[in-house]
Amino acid sequence: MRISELARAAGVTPPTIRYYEAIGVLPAPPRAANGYRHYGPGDLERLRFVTRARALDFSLDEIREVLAFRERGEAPCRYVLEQIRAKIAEIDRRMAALAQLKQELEQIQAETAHLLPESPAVEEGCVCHLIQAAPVSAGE
Amino acid sequence: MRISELARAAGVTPPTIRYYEAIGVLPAPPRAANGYRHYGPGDLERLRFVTRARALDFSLDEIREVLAFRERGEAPCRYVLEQIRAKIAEIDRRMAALAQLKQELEQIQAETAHLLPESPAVEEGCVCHLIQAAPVSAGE
DNA sequence: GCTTGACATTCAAGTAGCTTGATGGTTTAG
DNA sequence: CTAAACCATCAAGCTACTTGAATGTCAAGC
Repeated sequence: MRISELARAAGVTPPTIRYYEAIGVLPAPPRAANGYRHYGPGDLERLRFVTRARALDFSLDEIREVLAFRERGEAPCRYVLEQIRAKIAEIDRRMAALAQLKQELEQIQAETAHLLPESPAVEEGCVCHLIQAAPVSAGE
Repeated sequence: MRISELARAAGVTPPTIRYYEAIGVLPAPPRAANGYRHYGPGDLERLRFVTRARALDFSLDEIREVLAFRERGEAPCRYVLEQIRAKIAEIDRRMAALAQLKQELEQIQAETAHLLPESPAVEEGCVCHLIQAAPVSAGE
């Protein structure tokens, strides 16, 4: 099949596939006489593996490493499990950071909700007190 | 004060300050005879405003816009409140996505936890079943 | 007077994961 | 025969910076 067919089957765009090839996540496929890339079912499987791993928030570097295990005939499972463990920990950290951020934003909303509705006097000289009042804590 | 002093006071690095100046988030300060940038207390205030807004997850584009309000003598509060509303909605979306992702990762962990400990037979031909088994659903 | 170290300057490129655009060749349907 | 839809390559753009190279400036110690 040609690149757009493969792309449709995997739910990505042709440039994404060429990009994956350029950075070594996908192998360079054989070309037809006109230079068009020609893919087989194995390529679709491999690409689907990549999109699944991306959906699980693996980086392309990590995916390339997992695929390298496969090339060498080794099993990456132990490595992948370790990555998953680390990823869950990071998700917890990110969710906590987002929760704190949300709380800060909601606090600003609450503090100013009764001040703002149609009271232009409040806006004079505001530069802007909404953010002025915010803490500097959160920094990813 | 000089750039590294300003940087320390605001908790950023000198290159970050030059970057902010280059993209128009901070104004170009006057220079000493030797070409060094020279900053006053107002610059520190403005920079602190920027770091606070960044901590609230405003993009530099949004911050530039808010500061433009200030330059024009208008109050950005209403605009900022609208942004905050949108930002909270997006945080909810991102947290939901992260929660789903976490659930999928934990499911993989649970499904394989009893298989993996010291059983090399499982690893033969695994290419890798952990990710093979994962759904393709989540895509930010 | 000279060196050393800590500062300052500029410009360019790298980071992640693509997307978008320019430019041009190929194939296919009508 | 032409127009649409595909393919190719290369380059640049996106966010928010960081890092590196090459060079200039200044205060202190010998």
